[in-house]
Amino acid sequence: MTEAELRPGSRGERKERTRRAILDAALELSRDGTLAALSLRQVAKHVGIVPTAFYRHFESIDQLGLALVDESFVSLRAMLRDVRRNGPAFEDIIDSSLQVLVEHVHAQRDHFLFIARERAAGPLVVREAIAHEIELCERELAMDLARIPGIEPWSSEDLQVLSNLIVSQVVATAERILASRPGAEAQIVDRARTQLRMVLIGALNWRSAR
Amino acid sequence: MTEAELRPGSRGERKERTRRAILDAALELSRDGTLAALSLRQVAKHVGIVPTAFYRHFESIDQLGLALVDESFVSLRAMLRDVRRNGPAFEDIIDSSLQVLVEHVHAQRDHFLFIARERAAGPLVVREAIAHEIELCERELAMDLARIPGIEPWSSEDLQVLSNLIVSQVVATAERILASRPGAEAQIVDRARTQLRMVLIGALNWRSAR
DNA sequence: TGTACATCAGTGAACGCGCGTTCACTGATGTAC
DNA sequence: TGTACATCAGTGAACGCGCGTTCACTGATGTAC
Repeated sequence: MTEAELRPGSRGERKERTRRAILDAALELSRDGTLAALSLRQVAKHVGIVPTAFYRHFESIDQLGLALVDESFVSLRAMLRDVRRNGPAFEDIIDSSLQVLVEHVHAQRDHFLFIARERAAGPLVVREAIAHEIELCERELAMDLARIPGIEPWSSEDLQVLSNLIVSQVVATAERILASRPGAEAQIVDRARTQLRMVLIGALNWRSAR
Repeated sequence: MTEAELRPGSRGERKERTRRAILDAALELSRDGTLAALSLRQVAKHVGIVPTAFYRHFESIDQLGLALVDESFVSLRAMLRDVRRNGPAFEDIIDSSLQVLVEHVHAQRDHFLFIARERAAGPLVVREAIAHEIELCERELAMDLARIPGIEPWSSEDLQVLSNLIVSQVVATAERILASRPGAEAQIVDRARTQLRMVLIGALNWRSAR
């Protein structure tokens, strides 16, 4: 059988399938290591194409990295939509948000691992792209926070500051879940719940305190 | 001149000097990249020794990484001592601690960069060593927190949870300072100040809220 | 103090290997007529 | 519908290079007597 018989579809469809396979291979192979230490040849070998065929899809590993950032943040935005769907029911917003976080961290484990790793150690362009995306998330969260009773009158700078605090806390929690041993997740989530409560209580009491 | 005439001292002293040069070279060369992508040959070349001489000092790049973790946390502990020296004067403990943080981040920039990077993307043994050291810092901070008025009666688990929250916040702040453009540091520190106040206010009001 | 020997940080040649990138190519798919 | 040509995803050989690691070595320093 020829390659075309094994992989039916139009030329465009088959190209897209190879592109996907390259992205998946890069996510998997960089799992324990980093994109910066991943070779084009390793990726090609894992996909089952010749090294030079890589160039039909990406200019370099860095460009592949940018595509993975885009893709990972599609996952992340899907998560944020799920969080938002639960509405601004203040009582259990922390619990439901944490539950959504845990689900997405497991469902999109490779994407979260990728972001956590490359955020700190990826190629410069990749680090910048991730920083930019996280900034966008912070701004979105700031707008959501503005609707919480007791926070409405805050300045946009103050909203940013709180959003920044919550985002870094959620990032830290996601990283802990990713690094946790099987039994330890429940404790991490319990702690995160308490921590987010402390943060929200602090935010609500902060104005009157100064 | 022979090598010995250029580098006086006993054999032991000269060996130690080369070891230091290797550690410094590794810190510098991994600055933009990661230890996992750093080659023994690059390090040797930068130090001015032949690649094989590396083995007289370290078994592998991973072992060199562990030595750098030890060394970096000596810096970090020095910082924590400086913070503690200011005593438990609650009023300005946040301001003075942040000032110490900023000073140390600048003075030991390479060490902080190293930890921030390798914490997420280093070789497994290095990541584990860093996670362990950070855990020790959290426990120390928990003990310090126990002396803050209003927090004394907390259980050790609750102290851990707060300590964990503060440490992740300080780590995030340090990372932001390291990644900041020249003019942006003041805003980062201002925000961190507000954020730490929110956290402390939240902690102090948390008991009564549940 | 002088001599003979041991130690050992650093040397340099050599190895096989995987790397990114170039180039001319193949042959199935797509398209214009 | 059939034919002739264009497109282009994937091929395979070749390149020079840096990699980690081996090995036997050198010669200054350290030590025992």
